Amino acid sequence: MPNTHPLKDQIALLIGEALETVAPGAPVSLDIERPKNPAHGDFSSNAAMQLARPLKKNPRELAQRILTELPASPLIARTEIAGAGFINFHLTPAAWHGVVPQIRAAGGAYGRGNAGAGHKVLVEFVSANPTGPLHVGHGRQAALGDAICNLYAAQGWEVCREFYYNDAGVQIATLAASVQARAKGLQPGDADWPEAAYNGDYIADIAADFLAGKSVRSDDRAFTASGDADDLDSIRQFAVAYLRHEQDLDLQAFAVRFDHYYLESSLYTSGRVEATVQKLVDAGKTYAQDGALWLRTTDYGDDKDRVMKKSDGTYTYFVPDVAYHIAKWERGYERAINIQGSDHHGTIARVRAGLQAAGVGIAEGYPDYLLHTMVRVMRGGEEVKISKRAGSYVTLRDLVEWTSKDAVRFFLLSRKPDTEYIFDVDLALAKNNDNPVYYVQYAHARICRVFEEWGGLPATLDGADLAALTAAHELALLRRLTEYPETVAAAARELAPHLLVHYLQTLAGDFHAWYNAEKFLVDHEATKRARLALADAARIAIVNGLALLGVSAPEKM
RNA sequence: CUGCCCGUAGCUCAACUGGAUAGAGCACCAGCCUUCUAAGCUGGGGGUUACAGGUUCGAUUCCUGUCGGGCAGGCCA
Repeated sequence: MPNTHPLKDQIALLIGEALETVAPGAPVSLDIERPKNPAHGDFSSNAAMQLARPLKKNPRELAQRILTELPASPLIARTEIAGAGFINFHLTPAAWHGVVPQIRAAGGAYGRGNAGAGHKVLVEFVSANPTGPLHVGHGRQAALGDAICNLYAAQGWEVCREFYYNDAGVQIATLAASVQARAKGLQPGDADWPEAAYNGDYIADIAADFLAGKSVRSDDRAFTASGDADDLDSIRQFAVAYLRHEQDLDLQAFAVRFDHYYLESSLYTSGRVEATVQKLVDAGKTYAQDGALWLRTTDYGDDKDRVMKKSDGTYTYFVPDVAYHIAKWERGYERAINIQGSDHHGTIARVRAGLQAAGVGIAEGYPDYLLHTMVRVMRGGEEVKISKRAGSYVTLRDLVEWTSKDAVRFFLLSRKPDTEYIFDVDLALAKNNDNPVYYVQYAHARICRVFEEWGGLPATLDGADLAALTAAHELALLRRLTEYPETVAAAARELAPHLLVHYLQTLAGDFHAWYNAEKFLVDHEATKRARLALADAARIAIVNGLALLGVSAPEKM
């Protein structure tokens, strides 16, 4: 099943048939639109306007000819030509009623499609080095990454959630030195405290556990401390495992799981970094200058050429990055999506240039990047800047504990990734309609409550006569429900979960307005059953949509 | 100085990737508040889509320039 509008497609088919007579072979994109103005009907087509130029005919005249050739359909109540040559379609109530059984039959599959069947996508996100707790920016990435994975899976893609990190670089050396200093009884501010060090309280916790000889286990590694404060290698390994475990707890609180962890260091030990450099050299895209090896990234649109191999013999950070993405490609991921903070946008041109220069057949524009801006946290009207845990920033776990997983996810997904977001803790805790998560979840809980009050089995509503659904609120809700599948498809295609968030808010708004206007459990049996069937369809769309966002749908609130 | 992103109601944000009269929510104003779940409900005012050009039947959307904001510009990641 294509993941598209249940009724639009049928209208498009009718127009397509008419066009075979009116303008055979003419190139027309049959995108059917939903007019904003209800007076313009349920759907409209601009096919006549598109054809006006190539056929050199008056668009309104063409529209008339299309209408003459349009096959009869029980869906259509009437048609009209309007404006410059729009063809407007007014559908019968029965056409709209037909979507209710469709949605109820599809159930959890409503909004899913198979456009991505047989394709593999790798989504890399969070990818925090194990040097401290995850901050709210990581939270935005985790929410975005997980939602995008859900959206792709809903389109039939085989999805891999990957976390990439480095356990051997300069930052990790700093971490080990910081823990060692704490293990030797030093504190930030002491004369011997290392200049470049992590000062958060959590460093002291790691040192204490290290000295106690404890064991730690994370999703991807395990280690037992030697307890010897002079054993820097043991400290390093223990600290990495400890912080990876801490991050696992942060992610668990946020209900995010990864399928795979990938180590930057493995790119060196496997020889992939060397092999990548060799490919670039062989391709003639490098040159030596000032004792360093440079890559001609300017051949691929970068501002200036970049150093690959420093004069001290080590590689700059983007070389393993290129090697990593060649590995992604070779692992069969035809699509790779990287979710990163917008402060990393400089790496995009470099990595893509390296991949093209390597000449291994990777598509131009690989990988995709989704960049997001910073998140600030407001509480009690003031910006929160300090967390006890991290020392200098608010952590993801703080935010989840202050509010809830559902609120944090929903809020962080509610805006376009490239706009700065201010998280309002008080709003997230509010139990009223000002709080968007509450508003959407409450719509679901209300439906569940109505069914509980009714006491019947939803399955007995199958085949219900829906002719009683004539109120404006009911038709508006029906219309909204049909938009769900294409909203999901658009959110996936455009890496834009906020489209789904906005949709759910609007859908909940339509439902609440209806609920406030009409009583469902009325004495008239046919009306009651029709309303319950529609409410059940709304429930399905809300549950499915929230699930894609990683937000729960409580039955009681 | 250069590159990327952004600029829409007083505020926070949408706008089906080029469609018809640019939409919601806060806030503001006016009524209502006996209900399957209650922390409210219904309606209303509010706009030169930063600015100036261009492309065409048609532009918030695409192109050019200007102004303003964010982020980058290291043999750091």
